[in-house]
Amino acid sequence: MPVLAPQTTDFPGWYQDVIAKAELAETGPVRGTMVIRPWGYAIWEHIQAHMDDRIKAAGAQNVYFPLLIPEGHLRREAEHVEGFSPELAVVTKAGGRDLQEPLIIRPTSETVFGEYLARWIQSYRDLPLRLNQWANVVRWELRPRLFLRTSEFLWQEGHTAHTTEDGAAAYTRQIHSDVYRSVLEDVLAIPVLTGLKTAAERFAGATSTLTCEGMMRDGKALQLATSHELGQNFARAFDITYTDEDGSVQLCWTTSWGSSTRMVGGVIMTHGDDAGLRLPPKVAPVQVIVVIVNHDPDVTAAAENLKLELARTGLRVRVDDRTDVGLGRRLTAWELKGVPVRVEIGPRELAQGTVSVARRDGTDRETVSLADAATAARDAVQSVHDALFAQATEALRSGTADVEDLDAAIEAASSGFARLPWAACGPEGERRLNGAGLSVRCLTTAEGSVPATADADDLYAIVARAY
RNA sequence: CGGGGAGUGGCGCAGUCUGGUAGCGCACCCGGCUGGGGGCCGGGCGGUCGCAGGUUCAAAUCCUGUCUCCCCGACCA
Repeated sequence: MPVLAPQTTDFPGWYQDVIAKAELAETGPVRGTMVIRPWGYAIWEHIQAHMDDRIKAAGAQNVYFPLLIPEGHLRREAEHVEGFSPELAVVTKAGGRDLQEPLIIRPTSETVFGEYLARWIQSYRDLPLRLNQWANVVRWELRPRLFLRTSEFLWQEGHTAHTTEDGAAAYTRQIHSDVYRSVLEDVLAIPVLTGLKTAAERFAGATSTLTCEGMMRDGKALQLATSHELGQNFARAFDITYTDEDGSVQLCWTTSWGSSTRMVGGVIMTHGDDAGLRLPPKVAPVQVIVVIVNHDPDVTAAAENLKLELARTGLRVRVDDRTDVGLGRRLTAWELKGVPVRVEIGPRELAQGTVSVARRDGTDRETVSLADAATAARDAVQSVHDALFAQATEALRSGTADVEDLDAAIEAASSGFARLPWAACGPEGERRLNGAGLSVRCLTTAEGSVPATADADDLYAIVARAY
């Protein structure tokens, strides 16, 4: 009995259903905005914690900058304004009167950071300066979708300044692999393709953009995080300079990088199945749910003991003893919410000294002795991550077709990813792909690694439909 | 902005063609039975049918106007 619509025929509907039924989020009062509910936010908090640890390990410090940006700031970098102006929300009135200069609600903060990087950086000794902020931004989207593209969203944006182009490039790559790729694969169990954006897909104002692209279960691509080399564009526009060892005044090289609550959407669409969400254990708000079949002193005691034993090893455990709610309903609800491991304790089994352990990545439910329950549950939590990653990796592998020309790419990308020699595509081919509802998600080397530059020889284009 | 569709209890819908004073499922509340996969029986709360005007003895239903929302496309983390 599938709880949700079949995802193969109606993926968007299935996606919205999971979000609603698992009580993750709902639409906000303003079109395109989102209310994140406790379960969805708890998932996000775990993602955020893993991300924040890695950001700090990479040497960046957290700060907070203002929500409102004077319009003039944004205008200082020409390409940047042009890229963002259609989607800006602008405050023109405050304190009961019209403002002299309109205020932009930040769509991203390169421009304010630029202003302050310029003030804070005097000497080469101040570099590299590596800052990060957790904040909400607003981009007036024409076509919103919960978690994937909302007009207001929550994210992390890093902004750094370096003495050399190489230093900036190396740091961009460090963030890309040690923060983004690491969180996506090791925490969220989402395998990603990594590479460079084409000139057409690049961030407005960047000289180079690195991306992590995931494949969703319907074969469409989702951009999950980007890191930008900004060259000296913003340094020039905001006068971010320093005095070098030899006394000369130099322009900085800056970077920016971001990832958002979109990752929650990526988790849903990568791992979800017809029974609902399947959460990677590292971000599951509840990692083990211990369900009491019905009330009985022995059952309750066994459940509480198991909870304590598991909690002692650092697992997030909860006991569901709401026996006024039918068992079937409770089991279904935890499945919908994606809890990785479920232990069922009931009087019949318990009389024989056993309990049941079910893993959310498969349908099997195994019977184990009460004495082994804690070990079995703990092992199950660990193996759910690997199983989800393995399943998603296989989907990505089998969903990617190697092709030699544009027509074959267009054909293959109707149901998955196409890997095409960039020489057979180029900017003109890219326009044709766009006309067919496709895009070049990234450019990679033959081995699949991130190329040194987007105009290197022997590159491959990953072509797909995208969210 | 172009193309479709919808506004009726908290949610999802029927009723509109053919006018007669609002109904179903879910949820919620009460009582009981049940209890190893969304269980059963009984009782109950809750809606001036998006808004404004018109026709009529009578409007959710017909007419005019208006507002809003959703879906597909174009913009995008």
